[in-house]
Amino acid sequence: MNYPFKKIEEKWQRKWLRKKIFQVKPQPQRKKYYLLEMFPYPSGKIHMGHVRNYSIGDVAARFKMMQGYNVLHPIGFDAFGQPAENAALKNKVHPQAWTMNCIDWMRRELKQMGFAYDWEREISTCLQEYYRWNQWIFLKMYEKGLVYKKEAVVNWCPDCETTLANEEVIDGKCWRCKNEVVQKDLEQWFIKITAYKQRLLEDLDKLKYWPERVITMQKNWLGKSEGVQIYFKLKQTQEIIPVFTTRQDTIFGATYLVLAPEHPLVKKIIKGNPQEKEVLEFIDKVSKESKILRLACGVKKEGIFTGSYAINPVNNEQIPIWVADYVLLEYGTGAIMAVPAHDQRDFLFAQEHNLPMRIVIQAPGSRIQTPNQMTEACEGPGIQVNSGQFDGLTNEQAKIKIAAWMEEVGIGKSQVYWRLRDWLISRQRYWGTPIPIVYCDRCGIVPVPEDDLPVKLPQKVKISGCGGSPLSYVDSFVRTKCPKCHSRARRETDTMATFIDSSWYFLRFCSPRFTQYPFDKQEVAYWMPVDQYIGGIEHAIMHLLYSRFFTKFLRDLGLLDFDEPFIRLLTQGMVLKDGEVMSKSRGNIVDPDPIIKKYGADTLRLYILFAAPPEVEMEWSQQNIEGAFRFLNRVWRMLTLIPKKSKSKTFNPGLEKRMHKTIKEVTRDLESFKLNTAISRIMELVNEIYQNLNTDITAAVKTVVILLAPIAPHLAEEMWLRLGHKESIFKTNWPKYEARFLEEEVITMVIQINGKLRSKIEVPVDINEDRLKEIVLADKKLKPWIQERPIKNFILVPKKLVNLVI
RNA sequence: GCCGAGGUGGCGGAAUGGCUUACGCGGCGGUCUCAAAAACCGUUGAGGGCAACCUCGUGUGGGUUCGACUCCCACCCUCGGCACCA
Repeated sequence: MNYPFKKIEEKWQRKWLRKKIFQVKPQPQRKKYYLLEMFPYPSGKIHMGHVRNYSIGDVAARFKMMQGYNVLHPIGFDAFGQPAENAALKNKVHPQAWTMNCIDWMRRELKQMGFAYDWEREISTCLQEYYRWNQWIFLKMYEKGLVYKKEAVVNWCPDCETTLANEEVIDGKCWRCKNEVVQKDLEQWFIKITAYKQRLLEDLDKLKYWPERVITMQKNWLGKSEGVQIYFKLKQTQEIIPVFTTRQDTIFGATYLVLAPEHPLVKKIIKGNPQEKEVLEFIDKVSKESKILRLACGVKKEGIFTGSYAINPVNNEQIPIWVADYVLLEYGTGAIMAVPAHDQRDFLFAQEHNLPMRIVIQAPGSRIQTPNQMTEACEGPGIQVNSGQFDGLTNEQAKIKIAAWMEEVGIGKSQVYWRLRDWLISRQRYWGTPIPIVYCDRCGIVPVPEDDLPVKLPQKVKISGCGGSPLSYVDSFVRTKCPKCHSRARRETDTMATFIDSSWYFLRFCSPRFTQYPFDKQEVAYWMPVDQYIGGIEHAIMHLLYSRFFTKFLRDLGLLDFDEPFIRLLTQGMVLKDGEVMSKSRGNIVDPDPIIKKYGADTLRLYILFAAPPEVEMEWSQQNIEGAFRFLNRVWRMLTLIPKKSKSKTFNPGLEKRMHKTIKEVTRDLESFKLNTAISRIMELVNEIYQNLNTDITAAVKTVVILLAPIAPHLAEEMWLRLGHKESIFKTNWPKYEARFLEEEVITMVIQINGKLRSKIEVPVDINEDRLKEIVLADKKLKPWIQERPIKNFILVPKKLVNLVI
């Protein structure tokens, strides 16, 4: 007989909700704990990734509650976004109706899993009570000069018919639909996230409890690179060509200059040269090449001589200027100095085109004297040669000295380049937050006044799926009055990228119904920052970077008094099926719903937490879920194994010891999110109970139930009731182990000879070394190993082992 | 190329420098039963031996150590991020 999980789960889900046991308010005298999982996009049904993410979070939330913390554990829906529009097109429903319907579904499924959320705090970003604050924050940024509109070459997804942020382009493809992204000249809204780049980088050091790889990914994304901008001069006109390098120590080896094909100077310097026509053809050819192809590794670098020369400012040498496709306009100054002897790309290019090389750094121990002995560029450290007054220095010393000297004589200056670009936030979509801007013929760009917020998203709109912002066809929306001069004006018809919505939702959860500001400062002061954040690694760059930026901005506004929103971050691994990520397109989805029906939510939770450590990817296994179910039944059955008159059974000190040991280990494991081993330790205690059914097991069973409560809450709550408790198990204090129970009187010591296990002995824990030695030497099992050989060394690891060296 | 994570039984995975493989899955055997399922109990790294027991075994090769999955060096492979980044 299986335990009646269905009845139990429904009953407790109802009761918890009715008794509001997970609803919280700030209580200044109590320690708070804000536990947050990344809120879901409401796509319809929950998937195993959600189940895993929220199960991990739920264990932590319930565990912290039982430890006495005032735990904020909210949930909501990241409800704006393109899938709603696609669904609208396909199913002829309004995006709003589709989204709200999905939310209803998901809410029901989340409740079925028994997650301990404060449902009173539920938010949806597509509701105007939420998105008006997106607009409010946008206007604040506008006020501070952090929002601007400009015409720029932007990423455009022809399939989604909208612009994309740099962060949304992955390998030249749209992050959502995986189609190739093209470049387009468009006037678009940007947020100046680059104004915060230094702080975004520096404060990474404060994130001591974030996974190393997330920190690294953010560092890479920010891409700070320190070097020198060197002023080369055009020979004919003395015009300055700035060049950025991080290897100023190789400047004396610069034997030619390369401009990006799009560089504005190119057309100027070829004018009238015999090479003019050829160069123009080359530029034309490159411009037609796909960017992805051009940037691909291993493709042969192509280039052409311009016919003009530049002057190297350190030695007044005349060097040829080339144009080549391996130099990018977007990075640095769009021009490089080429040092073929010390840069591999330059080396290959120089070989191909017979350009001169000069060695200026001698690698230690290398006998290479002339460039034609080289098979590859020497990019490592060494001693400066052929470098004027810098000869003899190590190249690291030379880097510093050359930079200083250049600044002094005015031929260059120290410079820092970043990879991070401003954040393009306008989207040509309907289902998003309208950008609160008005265009007036007289006043130009006018921000909507705060009092006029929200700029509501109109209901009646035609989603055609072809071209431009759907809002631009909604006359009643577009036509408006200028807030300044009250003459006729037009509204901005682009909407905001949905990453804006999720950049501050963790603040909204603190006071979800507040109407004066995005959040109540006092409530935020109590709950924030988030103590533990849990979500997928796919958000390592975009969402987490934007959230960090928003937090810093709101701090500068004086609304917050901290500058990092998430203290601890756990990135959970993906759920795989047959070694592949579960996904709709692969058709290998396992739907949680039938699993819940067949085994119950507690079994699914237990299984998914036990299968692998939270941060590692896990493989779905039907067999193992049966195992989890079996275990819960085994736990349940213990109720019937506790005899009516347990006092008649003998007290079992061994079991009591084991119980305390388990409390200690499970507590430690839950604290560090080693959920799989926490479960295994509870299993061990259960096994121990089954081995001791002829003794009094009551206390041990009670312990199992409490320790299991965060993991299988329904089962634990029901057993707790049946064990005679009136209060919810989640109002119980987490048990404390007593150290005196963990002290052993007799221990097993391992005896090794030359590091190999040869025997084991049982000895009193407080045995002295001389006595121990006697016992060891008398051990019969050791005789054949020792024979008559003298013992050179007697190594004792107290309470563990003895190693004899012979 | 740079950065990060990892490589342990048939499988998922445990192991503050000290008994490799906890816990679970799967396999094998038993108890109960007319029988089966369920449950409960036992067993399960490989090779050798009648047996006590022995040898080998944590990606590869070295090193440090009385002793290395763990620390150091070199390399191989897998996964993830960044990248003609100047």
